[in-house]
Amino acid sequence: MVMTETDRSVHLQAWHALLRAQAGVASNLERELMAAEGLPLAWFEVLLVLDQAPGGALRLQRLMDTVLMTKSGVSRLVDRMEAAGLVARSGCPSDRRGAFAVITELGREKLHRATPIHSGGIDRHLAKVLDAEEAARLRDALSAVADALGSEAVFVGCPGVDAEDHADTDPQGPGET
Amino acid sequence: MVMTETDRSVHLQAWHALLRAQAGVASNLERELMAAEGLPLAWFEVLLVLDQAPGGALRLQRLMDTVLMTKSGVSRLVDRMEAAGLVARSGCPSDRRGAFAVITELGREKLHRATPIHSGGIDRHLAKVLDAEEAARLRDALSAVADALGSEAVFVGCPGVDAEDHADTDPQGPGET
DNA sequence: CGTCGACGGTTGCTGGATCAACTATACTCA
DNA sequence: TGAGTATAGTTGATCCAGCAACCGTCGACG
Repeated sequence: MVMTETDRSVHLQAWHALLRAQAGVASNLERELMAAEGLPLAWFEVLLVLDQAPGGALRLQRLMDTVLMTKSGVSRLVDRMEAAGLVARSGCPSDRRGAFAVITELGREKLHRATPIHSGGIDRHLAKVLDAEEAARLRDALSAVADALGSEAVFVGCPGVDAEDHADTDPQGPGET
Repeated sequence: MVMTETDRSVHLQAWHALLRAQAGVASNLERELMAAEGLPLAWFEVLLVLDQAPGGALRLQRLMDTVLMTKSGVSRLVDRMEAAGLVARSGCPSDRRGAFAVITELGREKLHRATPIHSGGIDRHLAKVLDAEEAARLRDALSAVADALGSEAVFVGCPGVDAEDHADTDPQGPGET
């Protein structure tokens, strides 16, 4: 595949469009969620994946990937959410180094109240502009980019994150002693 | 246009892919630029647009849009880059409130050394995965999303940014007194 | 000409994310 | 079993961006 001058600028333009779209949508989403529920976008994402996870629990390690933060970032994020009562920490019996974040009932309520806001935002910012087919192409292109990244370079600052199956045992009940 | 359940999840998937791709590419680019030239990605972007601007100068106001930061963020960013000698501040004669950021010779050198790193990153992370046509479609879709945003909501926290032509006079030479 | 609202930038403060160093546990291999 | 290494998570220090309040300037209007 030959690489012309125009090609390069197209990719550069795509990159800058990517930055603009991400920043714009994220800040709008954040603002909407904050205004409606006092919920930062990152918190919403955490609640979302925890809610879908079996038992509403996920290892912090796993959260790292989905929230796209370093482990210290995730640790403190869970701190704050725990202080807010939306999640709880729970030790992992099979690996005593590990910790689960478990969504609480309050967390689920918050998530359910916030979901329509979030979906509405996605609708307004994406679905209004791209039909299903375009969105699918967008998703595929971006996933290809994101996936290609992992294979040849590190992700968000954490070397070699590609383990796929952690057969952790269930977290022990959120009961704190 | 009817909106099915699948449609929504496609858009949601697209959004998450967008987040992953942005975070991944940005952090790789940042790491590469840092390793090679000790240059943060944001600095590179600033140098890039300043270099292209007539006279190598741009109002901070303008910089706001291109680096996607608030005015205080830009102000301090320029502070740091000024301290590093890569840009200089210069008053605007036609509007004495305003300030130009002007790229210095050192800034241009830095930019020219860093450009191949950046281009290489774009090549490796985008061009390797998407051909020119796909990249163009990606750019168009993302631009559409980003542009639609501005029309109905605020951008990065700054209400009503849509002025298009600022016919500012040239900055007075970087001479400080 | 004087006042008033809007605008461009700067600055104190705060929140939040990263890095690096550390602890504790798990795994590997002799 | 014991040593050495890798992994999960926490913590202290630092950096950086946003918010809000502020200052100086501009422009409009009486």
